[in-house]
Amino acid sequence: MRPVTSGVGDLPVMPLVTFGESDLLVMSKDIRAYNKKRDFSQTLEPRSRKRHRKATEPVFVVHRHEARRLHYDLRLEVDGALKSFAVPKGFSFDPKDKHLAVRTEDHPLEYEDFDGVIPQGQYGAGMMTIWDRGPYELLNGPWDAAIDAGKIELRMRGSFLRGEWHMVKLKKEKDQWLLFKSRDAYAREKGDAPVSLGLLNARRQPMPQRLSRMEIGDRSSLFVDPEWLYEPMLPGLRLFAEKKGNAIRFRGSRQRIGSVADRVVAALGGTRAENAIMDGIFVCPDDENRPCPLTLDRALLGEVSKPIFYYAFDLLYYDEWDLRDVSLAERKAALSSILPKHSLLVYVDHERSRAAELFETASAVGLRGLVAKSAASPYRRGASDDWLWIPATRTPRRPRGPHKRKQKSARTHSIAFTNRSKVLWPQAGYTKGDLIDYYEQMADWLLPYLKDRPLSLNRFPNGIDGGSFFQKETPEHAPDWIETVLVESKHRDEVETRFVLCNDRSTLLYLANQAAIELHPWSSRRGALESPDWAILDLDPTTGDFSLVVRVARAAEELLGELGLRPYLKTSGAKGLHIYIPLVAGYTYEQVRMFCEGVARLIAIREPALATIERSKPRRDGKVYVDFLQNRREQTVVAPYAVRPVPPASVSTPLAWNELSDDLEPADYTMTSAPARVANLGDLFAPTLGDSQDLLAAIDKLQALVGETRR
DNA sequence: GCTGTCC
DNA sequence: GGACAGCAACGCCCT
DNA sequence: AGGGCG
Ligand SMILES: [Mn+2]
Ligand SMILES: [Mn+2]
Repeated sequence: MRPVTSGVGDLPVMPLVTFGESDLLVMSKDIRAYNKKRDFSQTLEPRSRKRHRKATEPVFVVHRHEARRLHYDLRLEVDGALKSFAVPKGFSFDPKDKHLAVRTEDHPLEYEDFDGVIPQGQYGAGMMTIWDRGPYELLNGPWDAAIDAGKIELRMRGSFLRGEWHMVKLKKEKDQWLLFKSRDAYAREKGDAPVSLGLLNARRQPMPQRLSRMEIGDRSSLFVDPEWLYEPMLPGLRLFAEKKGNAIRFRGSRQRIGSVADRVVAALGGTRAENAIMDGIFVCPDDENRPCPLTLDRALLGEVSKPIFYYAFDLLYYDEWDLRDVSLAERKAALSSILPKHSLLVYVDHERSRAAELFETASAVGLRGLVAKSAASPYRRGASDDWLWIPATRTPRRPRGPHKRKQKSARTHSIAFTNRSKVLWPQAGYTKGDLIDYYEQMADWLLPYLKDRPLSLNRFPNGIDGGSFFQKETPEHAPDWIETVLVESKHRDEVETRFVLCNDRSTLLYLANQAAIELHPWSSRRGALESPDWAILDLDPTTGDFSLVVRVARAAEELLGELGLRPYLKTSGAKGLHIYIPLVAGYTYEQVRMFCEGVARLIAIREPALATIERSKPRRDGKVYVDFLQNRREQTVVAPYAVRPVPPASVSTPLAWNELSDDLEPADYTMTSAPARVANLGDLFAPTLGDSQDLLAAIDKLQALVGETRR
């Protein structure tokens, strides 16, 4: 669930430049605009003040600023102030890329060290992190002359941005400039750049102590999707290659790599990075020049003298950047940029649209097939459906048995996950990535309960403590492959709502990326929207004493049993319990509601100290509210296995009736524990989709029981 | 989380 | 560029 | 008609 961290967390970015004593008085008058825009009782940003400063090499800083739109703020120290430009598209090392840079107000020099959050409501609200910094040189100074000339030429010595960068003023637009890399040794061709967009999701973190491999999650028949990368599947020994300064080592295998790989080690020393961790595979050719694992084994033991190649296909760490949240396509671009040109080192290139040809070739040369990898996917530990094995075709040697292996149909929709590391549950520390991973793991269990049901979402883009909003209407900008259903308003003409139908895992993951924590399906399905297929009793406690709810649930179980019904139980995940009775087709919401009202009344009569159907909170008197009004069109109850926006990230969890105990604690069932529970116990809620029940006899019995009670 | 509108 | 608003709304109960 | 509730 939680991504593996080093335990160090986000280190503050270390300044690369420090200053000594000051003896120069500096103050920019443009800085007044800066002070005016800010309320320094609200923001931790530095207040501008007069400042003494030694004449020394000026510095630049680039802030990564997660305001409404992510952008980068390039700030250049000039005459004691930071001249600032907002660069929405960031920096590209390709001289052909010209990115807009908008001049913004000067910032005080102290801002150079600012790394933190600008509070909501303040100017520039959002996270501001130092993305790069270092000394720079203005090659066509002084500043004012350069501004007048409309051209700024910089030589930068950041930890990241290096070499010459030029800016040219747009004639038409005020304050708008173009920023681009000039042609020098630091420039890179497009796709060959380790910087640029490639590091938007990179985390500046110490080298990971522990690393787990990402593995193939499933097999698939060949599909061609330009959002996927196709690589040949090579036989050999999978290893991480790590360069740390001048030290090279291999990680991730128990097998000891001795001096037989010395030539590969030497070659890796030429990697164009201070630090790097690559994922790849040792490969050794046999006498027919085909990759052969047996030959490799013998070569590693020194029994045969064959060259050992390292085929690198992924880059997890670069200099001081953890790249595992960066998309695969970007990681591979960076890898190809830093992998030295050497005969023993091979960059495992990929195909996108021409996968079929690569597949033919791989089959023909006897490889096991292709690995299809989602281009947008991050690097995750363990098996993942972002990596699929596409087995090579073989000429049939024996007749096929009757058993046809069921292959998972290939996922055809790719989703670019954003902000995986954004914390949505601050108390538990779970992130949006954790939510995505959870719904990915639980999709097979959860999707049946969402299928064909109009879905209301409760979205928490700023975490469970930030504001949330409900969403019924599918936004215009949602992907067009998402299924929807048009629902007419019951009473108002010409009012229609296009609800999402979460009918496949792509949609579920898209919704997770939208921070749709709560999933509220209708009780009825497309084609029969007026007819619920389950009845719900919603038990809501008034106080925090969960044992009361448990006791009311027992009373409900007993009564429903007397009525000849088979009810099913789950926690709401928040404070209460939900009881479902699956129904045969054809009942209306009104019929179901009336039945549930009768049941709720009788429970309240039998347990007058515990249960009530009183809707007014103050009159509930601390009792459990048995809510039968949930059985209504367009009214929803949170889906089983859905996560709740509560501090422990509880999950609405199906329970066996014999699990009802006085010390039941719904917060024990969380996003972290639910996958193991369902793997062990299976889906306890499955009967709600099959054990359809008739209410006729139950209604008669209920009336009889009410009559008895009256007497 | 994302869009559109206004500044 | 940046701030902000919007993103549901209905049925049903009781008074 | 208006407010509370989910
Ligand atoms: Mn900014
Ligand atoms: Mn409830």
